[in-house]
Amino acid sequence: MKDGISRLGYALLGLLQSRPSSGYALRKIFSSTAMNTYSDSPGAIYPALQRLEQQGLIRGSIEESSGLRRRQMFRLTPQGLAALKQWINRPVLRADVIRGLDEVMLRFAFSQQAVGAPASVRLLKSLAIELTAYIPDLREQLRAQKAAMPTSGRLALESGIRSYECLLEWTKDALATYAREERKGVTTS
Amino acid sequence: MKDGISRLGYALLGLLQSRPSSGYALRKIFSSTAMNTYSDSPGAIYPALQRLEQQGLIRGSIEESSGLRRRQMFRLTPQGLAALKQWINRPVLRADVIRGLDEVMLRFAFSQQAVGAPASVRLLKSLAIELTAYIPDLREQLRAQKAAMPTSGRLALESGIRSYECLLEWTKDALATYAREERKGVTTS
DNA sequence: CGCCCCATGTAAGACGTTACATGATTGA
DNA sequence: TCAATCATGTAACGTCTTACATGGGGCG
Repeated sequence: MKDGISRLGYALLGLLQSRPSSGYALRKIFSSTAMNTYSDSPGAIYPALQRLEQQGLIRGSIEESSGLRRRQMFRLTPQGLAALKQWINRPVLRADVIRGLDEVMLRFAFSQQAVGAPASVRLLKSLAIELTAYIPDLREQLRAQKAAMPTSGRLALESGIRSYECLLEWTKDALATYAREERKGVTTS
Repeated sequence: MKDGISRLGYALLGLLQSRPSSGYALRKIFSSTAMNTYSDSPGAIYPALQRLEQQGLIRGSIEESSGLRRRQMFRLTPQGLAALKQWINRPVLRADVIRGLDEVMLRFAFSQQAVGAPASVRLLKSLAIELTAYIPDLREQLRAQKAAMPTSGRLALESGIRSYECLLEWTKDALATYAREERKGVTTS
């Protein structure tokens, strides 16, 4: 996107930050875990890895150890880690709430390992603020247009509002979780 | 997509089904209402309208009435309406739940006007079935991987699960709404 | 020997983003 | 008259999808 790294690219950076992996292993993550919202197709992943390597954000090295199959292990470079951190630390904007919630959740998922629990908390608070600001706007739209909408349209809008409310509840619970952990003196996981 | 109509294309078809509109009016809907998850950029909408017209799904006619500005009003053709109906009536698959929930909600939003309340109910039930089947899988993943995940990763996964649960609750409420309307003898809106 | 999984890639095509461009009309 | 809004488009670019292609290795 604006900085030349796609959502998939960031997902790969985040995964590589926890553990160096081959392209195939990354594909397996996308095809077999809850990260299946991202494509596991080779036509997406291998070009994405190539781009990241060209940008100097990851580095691949051929492993000969496990059998004779060629296999590249990728790991983050310092620049890659820096890019990941910068992405995670971006403030949450209304545009993120409207079109990029998946990406915000991805940033949060990686935040603790990459930038530490305090940054995770900042991200949650930033998200909560935007949600709190946006939900009333949607409620107002519902109120204003309710009469002119068919039942299914109204219900669909309500679904959107409720999903945002549900997410806001989650942010509060998540913040409470971090508050508990801090009281227990847990700093990293 | 598989049938040569993008999500944006279907959004346009759905909007045109309620009311013939100009490209600009459609853009305004995307920029000023809760449908702002779709792009309002001219570079997306005008080409999409051209494609739909080439496919014979909509038909544009230059209006001279309102001032002297050129302005094209688009309306659905019978084929366009048929394509819209077919799209709405597709069963909800797991793949839709994972990567295409937005699209399912869009289909639902248009369902009542395009195919009637009974089809809306079918769509809701189909969605509820897939959600009910998918949520335990996610719960199982959480249980299995919880120990190995950092707090933020675990919370992110919980967020996803909760959002699905929230949506399932909504489908139940929506079905109850339709049940109420039916008792009151309301058939269309 | 054949089949399936591991593992990596490429090519064509579709679509959206961003940015630019044009011109008419309305209102201050 | 000058800016803003109405209204429509095009062009370059990046990325994803889909489909195809290649080959090693394990297993029955």
